[in-house]
Amino acid sequence: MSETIESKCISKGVKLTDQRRIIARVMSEASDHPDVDELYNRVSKIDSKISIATVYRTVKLFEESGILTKHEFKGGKARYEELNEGHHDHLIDVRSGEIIEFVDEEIEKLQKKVADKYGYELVDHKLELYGIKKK
Amino acid sequence: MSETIESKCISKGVKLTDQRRIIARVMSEASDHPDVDELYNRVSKIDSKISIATVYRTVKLFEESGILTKHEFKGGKARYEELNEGHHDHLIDVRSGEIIEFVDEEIEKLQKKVADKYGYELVDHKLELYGIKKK
DNA sequence: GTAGATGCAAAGTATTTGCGACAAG
DNA sequence: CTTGTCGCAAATACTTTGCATCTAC
Repeated sequence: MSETIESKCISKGVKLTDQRRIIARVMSEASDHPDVDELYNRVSKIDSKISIATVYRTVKLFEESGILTKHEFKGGKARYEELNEGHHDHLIDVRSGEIIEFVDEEIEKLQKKVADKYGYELVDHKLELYGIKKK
Repeated sequence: MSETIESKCISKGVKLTDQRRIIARVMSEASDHPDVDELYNRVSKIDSKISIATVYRTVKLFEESGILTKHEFKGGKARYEELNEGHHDHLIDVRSGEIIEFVDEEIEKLQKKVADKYGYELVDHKLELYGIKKK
């Protein structure tokens, strides 16, 4: 088990409030990639007085602090996921919406090579595959 | 020179109106990746009576007809680009916003391989690299 | 004690839509 | 002709923000 979101907040100097603790916990427990609405729903079940504005503010803060990462998959709302050491990309089932996480070192290496070829240093990247399940 | 947007409309059964012809022309001439606002500005210079609703409706129609393709780069508005045979991905300069198009067959192949590994047939994909220029 | 966080409602963006008038095939 | 398109303004969806109050440190 790696660092908890709470300990990350402390090490990054992010003030911990009850609301943030709850949001952190819900995100830690999420195995999917909830959007703000869905996160707000889950959080509301624990503390119904948390406002959606706080959820928006918190995911943004957590993102800037490198605690969460934001995805903007095709045509949908922004979705969030806890950021851990191991980077991965996403394969999205266009029929069911299911999201599979994968890692491919080879692709990562090639991306760096491409950036390098144009004289750039890679600071970020986004790779999303959209597919349909084969029978 | 490949097929014009106009001829694509005809072959795809998309009704051609003055407005659509103008939008098609502006997109054909664009070497960048304009968002709807910018496209609306350019189009307005040719016919100031075209409404932004028509621009929205048209880019959506063209996208569904496979004439334009939509990009949702990090944190920005949707941007559009003419869709031609040769697929390419994008390298975005995070400082200047400049967009470089590139093709990497190797990466394309690996993407198919990844999808295949999980039992999926690739129908679409998105690869964006974000970098800063090296000195 | 004080800077920063929260809840609320109002304000922003980006995009879509209902409707009557109009134009393409 | 008839179906689909256009312009307009209103509506929607998502996200941000001003402000007064409250809370973590």
